[in-house]
Amino acid sequence: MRLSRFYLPLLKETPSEAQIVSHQLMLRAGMARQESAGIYAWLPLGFRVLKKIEQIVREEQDRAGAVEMLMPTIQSADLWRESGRYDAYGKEMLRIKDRAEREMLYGPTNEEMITEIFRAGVRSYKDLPKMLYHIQWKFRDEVRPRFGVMRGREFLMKDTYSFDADAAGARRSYNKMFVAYLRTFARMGLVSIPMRADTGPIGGDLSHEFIVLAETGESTVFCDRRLLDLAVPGPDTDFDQDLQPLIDRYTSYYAATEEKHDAKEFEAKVGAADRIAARGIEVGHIFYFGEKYSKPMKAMIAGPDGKERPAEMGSYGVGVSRLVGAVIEAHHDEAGCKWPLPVAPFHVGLINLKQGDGATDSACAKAYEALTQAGVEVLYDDTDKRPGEKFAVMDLVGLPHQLVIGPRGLAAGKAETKRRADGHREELPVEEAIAAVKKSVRDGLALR
RNA sequence: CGGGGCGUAGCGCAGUCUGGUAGCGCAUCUGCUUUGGGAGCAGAGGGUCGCAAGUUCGAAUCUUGCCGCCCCGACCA
Repeated sequence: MRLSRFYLPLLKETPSEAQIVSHQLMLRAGMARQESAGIYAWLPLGFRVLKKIEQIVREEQDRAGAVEMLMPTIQSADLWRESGRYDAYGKEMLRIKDRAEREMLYGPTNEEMITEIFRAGVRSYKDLPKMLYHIQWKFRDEVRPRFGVMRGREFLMKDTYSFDADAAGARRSYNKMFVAYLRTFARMGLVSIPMRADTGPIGGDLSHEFIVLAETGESTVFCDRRLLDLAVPGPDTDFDQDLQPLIDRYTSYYAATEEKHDAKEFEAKVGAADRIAARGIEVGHIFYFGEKYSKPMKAMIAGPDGKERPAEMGSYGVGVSRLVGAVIEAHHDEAGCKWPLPVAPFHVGLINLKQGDGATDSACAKAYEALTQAGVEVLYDDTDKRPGEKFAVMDLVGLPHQLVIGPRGLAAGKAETKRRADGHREELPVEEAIAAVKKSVRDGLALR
C-alpha cells in the first residue's frame, strides 16, 4: 500500500480526552476515531489490526473444534423474557422499538439466541458435544465508557457456546477453550494469565478470566511469577486428548483477581520473590453455567436412558476490539506503537527518503515489488515529506520492520533496515536488506 | 448513577471574572529556501464561539433550559 493512497489522519498532539497510552496512540496514529461516547469508527490502519486479531481468534477457535456462525446484532425482547433476563439486565441493555412497536434490543451477548438456535436442531446426546461461536458487534450501554476501545459501549466480541450432555462433557469443552485462549493471546504477543473468577450462583471452579498484565489495567490481580514462564501449548496440541493435566499445571499456581483474592492462601502458596501484585486487562473470560439457560428455555437433550434433561452449557468470550488496545498497552514506547508481527497492520514500512529522485524512486519501487510479491505487507511512504517526519511517523505507526532507502545510502549501494521492537538498525546492500526483511517476516509469521 | 470539569478553526489552547462583534501554536494552501530523525521565511484560507430562549443599544462573555464530552467513584468483555 502506498501511503499517498492510504487514509492515515495523524495527530501530532495528543487529544485531551485520551488518558491511557493505547487510546492516545490509536488516535494519534489514525487508527480510530470516536463517533460518540464509547463508539468508534475503525480507520484503515486500526481496521487492519482488528482484522488480524479477529483472524487469530478465529483460527484458534477452529483448531479447538468450535464452529463459526453469525448471529444478528438486533434481538427480540421476547427471547430474553424466556430466560428472565429482559427485566434483570438493567440499563446496560440498549432497548429499541421497531416500526410495529415491537420491543427489540441491541444484543449485549447471545446466550438466549444460541440456546434458541440449538434447541431447534438438537434432541439427542448423540449430537453432542457442540461448540458454536461467532464474532459480532455487541452493545452495552456502559454508565461510563472510557479508555478508548478498551472499554467502549460498542465492541467486537468473539463468543463461543458449548453444549454437552453432562457435566464431565462440559468440563472437556471448557478445557478446550482454556487451551485455545492460551494459544490465542500468545500468538498476539501477549502473556495472558488465567485467573480464577467469580462463578456466581453456579459455584464450582469452572470460570477463569484471562488477564494481560499492564500498568493501565482496570483490575488489580495477584499471581505467581512462575506462571509467566509456563510454556504455551503448541500448534500440534490434540484437542481431543485429555487436556486436564495441562489445565491442572496452569491452575496449580496461584492467580486471582481482586474479588477472588485470598491473601493468606497467596502467601502460603507463593514465595515472596514470586508474588506479583499488579494491574491487568481482562481479555477473555470462560465460564461454565450448566442449565442456567437451557432449563428455562427448554433446550432438552435425550440421554441414553431416554430421559430428557437440559443441556450443559458454557460460554467463552474474547474482547476482540479490546485486544487492539491491550496489545498497544503491552507493546509501545515514547515514540509510538511497536506491533508484534502477527497483528501488525503492515509487516514493513518502506521509507523513500527522497521522493522524486530517480534512483531512489526506482530502488523503492523495486523493493516494494519484491516484498509484495513475496507476500509481505508493505506500507510504502512515497510522499514528498521530509525524512525526519517520515521516520517519526513510521515509529508512531509502529510497523515491526522499516526499510529505509535514500540517495546517500544508495550511492554506496546500501539500504537501511530497522527493527521497531528494539531499534536495531543495519546498513546492507539493497538486495540483502530486502532479503533480510523478507526472511524476518517469514520467520516471524511461522511461529505459531 | 453520585461528585467534579469542559464545549471557541482539523488538533492543542487563550479570551469569559470586568459585555463593544474573535485570537495564538500546530496542521492546511501558495511561493522561495531547505531535505538522513516531526525545517525556515513570506503570504493566504478556514470559526452559526455546542443548541435554544432571555437580559441589553450591543452577548463567546451575563441568566435560564437543553444537548454533547471528559475526569474521580460505584459497575463491566
